[in-house]
Amino acid sequence: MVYRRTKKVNQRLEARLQAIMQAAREEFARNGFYGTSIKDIARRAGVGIGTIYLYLRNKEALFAALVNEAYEMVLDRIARARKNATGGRQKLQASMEAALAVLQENRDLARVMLVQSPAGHPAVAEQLYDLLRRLARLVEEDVLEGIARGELPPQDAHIAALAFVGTFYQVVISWLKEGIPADLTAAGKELIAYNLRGLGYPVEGVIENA
Amino acid sequence: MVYRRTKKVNQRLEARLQAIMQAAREEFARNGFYGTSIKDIARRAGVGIGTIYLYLRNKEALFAALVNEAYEMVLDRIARARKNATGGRQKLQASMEAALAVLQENRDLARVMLVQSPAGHPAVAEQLYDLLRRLARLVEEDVLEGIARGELPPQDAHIAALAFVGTFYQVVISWLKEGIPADLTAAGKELIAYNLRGLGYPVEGVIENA
DNA sequence: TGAAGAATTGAATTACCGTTCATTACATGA
DNA sequence: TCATGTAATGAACGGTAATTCAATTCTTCA
Repeated sequence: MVYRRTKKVNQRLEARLQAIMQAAREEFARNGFYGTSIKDIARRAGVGIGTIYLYLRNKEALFAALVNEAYEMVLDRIARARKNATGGRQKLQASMEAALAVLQENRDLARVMLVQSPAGHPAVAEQLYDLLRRLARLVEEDVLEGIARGELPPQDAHIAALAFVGTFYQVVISWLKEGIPADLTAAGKELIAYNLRGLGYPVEGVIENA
Repeated sequence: MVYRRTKKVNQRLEARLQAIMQAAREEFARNGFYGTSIKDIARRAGVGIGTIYLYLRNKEALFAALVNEAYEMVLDRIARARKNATGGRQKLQASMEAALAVLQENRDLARVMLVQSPAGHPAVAEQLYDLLRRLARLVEEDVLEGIARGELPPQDAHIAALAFVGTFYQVVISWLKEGIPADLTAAGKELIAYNLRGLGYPVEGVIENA
């Protein structure tokens, strides 16, 4: 044997993989799964078509890797934020801020996951709904905790959790598609107030008895 | 000229068009734009492949016609509901109930528009976002009216409107994908309360000052 | 009834794109 | 340097499915 990978080569391979992933992130974010061809990604990454298949099984695996990246990122960030919070209300607030921050920092990835993944292969599309379901479950737990402590009025915690997640989803979609609000985390303040009021937490700004 | 369409033929043509549209509604609702072939639709409608092209320009036009049907239906139903309501709060409530009712009555069409259209051609996908934008605009007007009358606290009406629409979207998606809630209009009551509280309307169930 | 035109059909055409693989270029170290 | 293996490449392949159109069937009415 007269050839063994040297460190330099390993670095080049790693850099190439990253170039391909980055090119895919940009292309898929802009043009979606079916609107992006392997050729497009190869061109943007500056590699040959066949090269992509040395690094990833196929087009779907490439797309799925990106969606999964976004999925893990959001869940991970939220989980860490919740560690430092106690009580339903604080956990909710920390989760919301963490989610908006991580999306704002990774716009392309957010587009791939939230806007383009439903247009991909069904198996991949499911991951978005799975993320939303998991987020809703977290919210539901917090709501149930709030009700148990008497901080919240009795209510259908499942519906409330869906509503809660829905507000974020819609605002993020608007941010991704129209650029409004321009600053996602700033808009988050309004959004948090809306949801805390919606759940029944006392928040300043409510006008007493009409 | 020895042939002129008779009434009977016109009826057959109309019935065929409807059969094709209905078949497309069912296939697209279940399998999405890319997961449905013209052959599938033709088979379900009981016509030849070529026949479909006598009635509709192409696959995209067929899909777009369905999305447009849903779009018009929802807007029309909401517009009529709002006619009989006065004041921001009542208009909001009437709109919400109308939207949920019309979706519940047309589940396949709702699936095509809300679940499958994002997966279709970009031009068609835009229509869903356009609908959501228009609904948000209606909500925003009502919120501004509420603020002007002093019934609502000052707030970012645009964010509130997005949040409002988002709660409905999420619950409807859950209903379409998982069948939960089983009864959409029943769940609407919770949802309406959530949003009215979120906006700042006084609603029973808020716990005073923690 | 049969000539004229309309409606229907599905096999053939066409276009597209993901994937493969024979070939070339590169890297290693004896 | 060169023998040996690795990495990279893109033309060619293959499968899929939308769309077309020549041939057929149906409808009308003189």
